[in-house]
Amino acid sequence: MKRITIKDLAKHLLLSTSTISRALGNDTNIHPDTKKKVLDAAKKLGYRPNPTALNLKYGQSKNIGFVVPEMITPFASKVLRGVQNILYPLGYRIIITESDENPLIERKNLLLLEEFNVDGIIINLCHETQNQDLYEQIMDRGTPLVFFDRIPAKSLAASKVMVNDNIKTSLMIEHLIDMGRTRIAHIMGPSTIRNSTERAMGYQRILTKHGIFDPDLVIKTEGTTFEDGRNAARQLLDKKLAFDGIFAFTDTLAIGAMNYLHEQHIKIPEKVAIASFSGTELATIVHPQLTSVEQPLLQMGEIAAGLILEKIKDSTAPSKTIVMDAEIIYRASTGE
Amino acid sequence: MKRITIKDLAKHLLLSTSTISRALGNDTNIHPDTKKKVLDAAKKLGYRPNPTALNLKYGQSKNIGFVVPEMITPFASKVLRGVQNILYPLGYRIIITESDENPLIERKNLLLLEEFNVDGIIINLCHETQNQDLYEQIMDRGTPLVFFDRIPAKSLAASKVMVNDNIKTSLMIEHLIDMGRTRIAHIMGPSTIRNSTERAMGYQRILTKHGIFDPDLVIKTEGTTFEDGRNAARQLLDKKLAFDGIFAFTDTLAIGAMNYLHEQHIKIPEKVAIASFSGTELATIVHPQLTSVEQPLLQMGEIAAGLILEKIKDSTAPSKTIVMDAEIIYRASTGE
DNA sequence: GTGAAAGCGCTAACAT
DNA sequence: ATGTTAGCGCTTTCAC
Repeated sequence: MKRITIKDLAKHLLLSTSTISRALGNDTNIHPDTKKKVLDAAKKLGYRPNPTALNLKYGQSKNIGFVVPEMITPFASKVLRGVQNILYPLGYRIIITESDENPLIERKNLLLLEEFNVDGIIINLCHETQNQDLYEQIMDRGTPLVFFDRIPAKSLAASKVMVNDNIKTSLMIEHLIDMGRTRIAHIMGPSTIRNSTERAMGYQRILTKHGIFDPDLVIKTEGTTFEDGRNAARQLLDKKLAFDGIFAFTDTLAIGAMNYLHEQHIKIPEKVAIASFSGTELATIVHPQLTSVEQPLLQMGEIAAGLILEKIKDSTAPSKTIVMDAEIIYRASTGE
Repeated sequence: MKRITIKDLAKHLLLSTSTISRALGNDTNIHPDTKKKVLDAAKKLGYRPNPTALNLKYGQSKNIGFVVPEMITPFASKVLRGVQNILYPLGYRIIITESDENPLIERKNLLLLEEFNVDGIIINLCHETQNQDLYEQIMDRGTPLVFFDRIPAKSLAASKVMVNDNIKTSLMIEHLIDMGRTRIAHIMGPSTIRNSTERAMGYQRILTKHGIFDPDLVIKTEGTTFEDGRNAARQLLDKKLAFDGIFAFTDTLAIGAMNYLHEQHIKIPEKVAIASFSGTELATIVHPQLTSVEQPLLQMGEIAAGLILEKIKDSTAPSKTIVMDAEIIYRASTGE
């Protein structure tokens, strides 16, 4: 089952390998008849080019690393699709690693990807500050990085794609207030994630503006799992404070909280309205469906891919920060 | 930012490339001092081996293809993790493609992977019969295939990993009967998926055994989305037949159905108990949590990876079919 | 219009 | 213990 190479074709047609190469490519210095003959033989013998040879020749691996905190929720999967849409047709492979929200694993993954000789890395980081040094090192060593969604605190010479967390949150909180909610709690994510603090700021700003901000209604979680959301809801109830709305950092946290409220027979949205940040089907597979800020994840992936390509093509290309728009989708969890 | 090669080290240390190569590897024909010198220089200059060169040399791409119907639910992600656990440490890359439950896209993906020159393909197919010819062709051309979960109807010379759908379903149905349910409906998946018919057979067998099988309670879906599950529940209710239990082909269908029942204010599990097949967190993020057959997805991935390695190492290795055990986890959706 | 040969980074005979 | 060289598949000068 030996692979047919350009050499085999050359031998078969009594031509040189360079002629074969020219025939297979778009070289003009080739007789049409020869070209046809080569193409026919190639098809007949089942020739397929060996990408590895080219990679070696051109010093590129055609591998792109994709580093995310997790792939259990569809968040990263959707971004990945966008990335694939752009990169697969160009012959790139994508190597995926999950950090499990653990900066140490993220570190290991990043190093692994360097080992794999990737041409670039697209990353959604898991902890704001922990691996800054490594990000810089990797870029110094010549591998471009592109951040999406969660971007690093320190402004690095890397391109970034995200949404405006602060503003989108503000709009969402305004919506909750419009729906008549006055005691809106916040399930805030870990402050080691920039988005978490951004969203918390948007939340606080609007409530303060309306004179109804109550710091006691903010519960900070340790992580971003369903369990964390559930725990946050429990803590909230344990405080015995009245509240009629919850804005959660992510849909995962929102759903965890929602389930705890269900168990306590607290009606959603009648007693408590819930809203969050999302962009995945998670918001629509629960009951009631979740009102949320829908991030354009697919496009985010496509843009991230574009940005990494720019850097690969020209390592001196200027870094860009792209802020995408996100739509607020009103669903049953915040009432009619 | 030129990469340091073995040649650079050779020049730097006034040694030959072969000595460098030996020092870097486990060759015994090398003086300890030389070895140390080389290793030190390698570290200092930041040498990193170029995997592409080896791939070319050994005629392997070190790429494994991973083909799944979708990555929106965590099903494939969990299997993928298992695959990665085994394959990443060995220096393999994994290229993921999603077929969107569309055999035509699956076809395109498979061809793309061949283009990428993968050493093997791990696949969860999306339609039983549609691409049989291509599976065979690919194997004929020398690329081993390993199937997991959904395996092809026609027995191909490929290894396979799965659970015993029929038997596990039987046990689940027995459980529903134990819980006092006598009118158990089945949301059956498309009959183009082997598992779907297997599970349906298990379902029918037990109900028939107990003399309570009613074909009117079987709703066949077109696909396997949440929406399909919702539609199935609607159809079931529209029939105006009494039923007190539902066994769904997958957790996705079960959740879709569950949400529709919620909307109709039908209490779960009081009025209707629900159970399904799963292995993902999906079963635990809904309320009430879903009783389900939990497939050992991570291990399934690890085994699939092992099987593909066997075939890569020795293309004449015998094909294996591994049937894994699965546990039934009792949760709130079928009552206490 | 076609052929010969070098070279991408590395390893493995084959010398010495 | 170390050096020399061929070769993996392909493109690309450089000849002719």
